[in-house]
Amino acid sequence: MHSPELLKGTLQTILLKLLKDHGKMYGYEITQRVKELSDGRILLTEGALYPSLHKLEAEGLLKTETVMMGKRVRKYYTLTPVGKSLVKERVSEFVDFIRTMGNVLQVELN
Amino acid sequence: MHSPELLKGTLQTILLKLLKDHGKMYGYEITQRVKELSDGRILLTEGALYPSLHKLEAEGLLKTETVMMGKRVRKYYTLTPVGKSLVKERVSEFVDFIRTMGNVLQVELN
DNA sequence: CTATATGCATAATTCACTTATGTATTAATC
DNA sequence: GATTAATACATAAGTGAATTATGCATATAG
Repeated sequence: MHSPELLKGTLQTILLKLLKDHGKMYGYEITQRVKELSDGRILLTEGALYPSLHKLEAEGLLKTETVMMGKRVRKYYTLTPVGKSLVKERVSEFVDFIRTMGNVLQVELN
Repeated sequence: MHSPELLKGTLQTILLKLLKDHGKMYGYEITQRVKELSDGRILLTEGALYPSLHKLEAEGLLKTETVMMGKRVRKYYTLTPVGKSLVKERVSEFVDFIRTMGNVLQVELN
């Protein structure tokens, strides 16, 4: 498990990129996918995930669609056009940051 | 300038690694060195730097030596043996995190 | 029948940071 | 020679994204 400190500020980027790659996802699915992709190293908590999704929605980057699965509610999130246009920017911002950190820490990152 | 959100949690690692590579530094010198290494992209604020240095000192990772330069105070920080032994760990923790993020975001980082 | 997994949500708290402020010396500029 | 910028330290107030804790509800496995 990664030191949660490092994760700060990366959650939105993760959510946006995941939705870009996958198209349409619901909250619980996101936690599972991130767990898979990170090999169990990043475990999103609901307390972080849901408020973050709500915020992205309020900012107009995501839109939702609620579906009843039997008696259980499932809320799908999709990128809006605005959201879609921001994903690349956010990801490359992250990559740039990582390169900078590589220089400061004098380490190779591959 | 990088989104400061991403920087969260990386400050201690930066400080420790810098002191490992350079041996002995004072606060202002650290801000300048980080600015240089990051090509102006990471600008440490005093409000973040000094409390962080104090904390590392309180935890026994750094020790200090105050020197008078003429009439001006200069406080040098050096790694303690405990600090020295933690640097590698912290750096590789960061590198691991970056690799994980690369997988989650599906991007190449070099 | 009881624990685990699925599924959403929010309130209280924490803590690393930003912003703002304070003090003081030295060098540069006008 | 006066003002600005750079050097050098420090701390207090405020912010905001996270953690932790809690709540509700259905479905599945042992």
